[in-house]
Amino acid sequence: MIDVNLIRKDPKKIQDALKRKLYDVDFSEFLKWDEERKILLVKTETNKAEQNQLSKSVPFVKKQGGNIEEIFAKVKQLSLENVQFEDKLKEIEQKIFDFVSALPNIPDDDLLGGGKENNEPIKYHLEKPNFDFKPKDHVELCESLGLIDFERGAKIAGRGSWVYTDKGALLEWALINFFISEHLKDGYTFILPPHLLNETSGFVAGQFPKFKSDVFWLEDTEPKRFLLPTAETALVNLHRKEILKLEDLPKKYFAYTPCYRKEAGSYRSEERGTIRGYQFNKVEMVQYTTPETSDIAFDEMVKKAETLLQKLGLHYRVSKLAAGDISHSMARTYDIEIWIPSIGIYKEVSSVSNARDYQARRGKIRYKDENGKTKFVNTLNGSGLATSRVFPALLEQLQQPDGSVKIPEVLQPFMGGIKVLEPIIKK
RNA sequence: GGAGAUGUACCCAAGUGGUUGAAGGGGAUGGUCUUGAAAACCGUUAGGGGCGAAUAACCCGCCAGAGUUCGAAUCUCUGCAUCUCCGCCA
Repeated sequence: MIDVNLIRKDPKKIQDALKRKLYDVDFSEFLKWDEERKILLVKTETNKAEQNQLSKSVPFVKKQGGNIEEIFAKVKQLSLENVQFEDKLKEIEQKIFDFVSALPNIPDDDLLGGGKENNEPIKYHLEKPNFDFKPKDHVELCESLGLIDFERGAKIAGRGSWVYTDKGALLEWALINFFISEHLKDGYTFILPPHLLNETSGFVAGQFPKFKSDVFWLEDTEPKRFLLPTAETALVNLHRKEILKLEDLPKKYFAYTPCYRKEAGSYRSEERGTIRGYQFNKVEMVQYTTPETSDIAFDEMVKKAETLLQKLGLHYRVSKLAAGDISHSMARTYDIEIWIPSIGIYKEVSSVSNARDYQARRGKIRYKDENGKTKFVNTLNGSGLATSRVFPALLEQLQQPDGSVKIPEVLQPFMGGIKVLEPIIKK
């Protein structure tokens, strides 16, 4: 949620900033509502003050033998008057709330405007692997190595689902365990949250109201619940409606959960295999910080996501996203994108974002600063990492001429010492 | 799933319609005293709104929402949460 004071102060500036996010907005109506709200507020408050004063005088007047009936009548009249004001006020405040809560976050000043086409790769790690043989794609490798069963996945769950089998399950789990062990080393707190969340959690994270139809809803629960599309939704709600202590900041969390997502449209050929599905595994990092330190936290989280890929020995790049390509709730996002040789493109494995106080305002997540003033925290999140893209990239990038795949050293302890995955079907 | 009870501030807690403008205690924290500490004593200890340079006064605020009333922490209804018992179940 954007600070309404920023809009009041300089609506044009906010309008221009949101335009860079490809979001057209007209504040003229909002400003009228805002004006009207203020007038009504003053009216109801002075009215109430008078009511309160009169009501409080009743026992005193009674003792003095004064005319209390007169007071009763007067207060009654005031309160009837106030009902109108208050109804109108409520209506306007609801309009304002609906309007403001639908606005996206303000992008950072240094971001280029526009969409995807203005994303800017700012760093590359390692070279694209050069094969002196015909490399296989990950779907082929998953089959020949017996790691993932796509057919049976479709059979038991339908299109867009797959089954990790045997060493594939082991590799998937090893990735997750490796990520977990690294985050623990860095002092992050491990969380296993529920996967079914209530609507407020989605609102605070900023997924709702705009993306309500993009998540899976459960029909049989009352109140309604949805399957989390990312652990961020859970982690960023942990301290909802709390006032945190300054000395407890930054709070650093990570969680492992599957992520459940409705996928609009059909699968393109570049999204074969595990690249896009209804459910994928992800380890997610979230930090709660002061506004002054959130940039530091952001850099730290980008670096952490990178380090994971570096230790796996994989080629990737970091992209600074243009204002129009970062998600609704975020002010700044860097994507870590991994090279997938068979498709010849870089695919996002981590998206590190700073929401600044956008989510904190929605969730009333605050802290007391050194002067005892209550302020909104900043929230940040970043994948660390999503396995469903690391898995195929790892297979493709580390495949050998004989069809085997070398397991990165850091994963071996989590795989019972397996160093190489050998083909089980020789063609 | 069924029945019952409960919900007051960081914690415990008084309060069943009107000086409650929320008592009292604990904890935390600042001060006095002390060489230092303890003890004792004196302060401070929701949040939010609007108006401000800021203060005072003001409005909201006793789980949430609605209602009754001249007036609600207190009465009524609904929701949520917690606890106890019963049933079912990995």
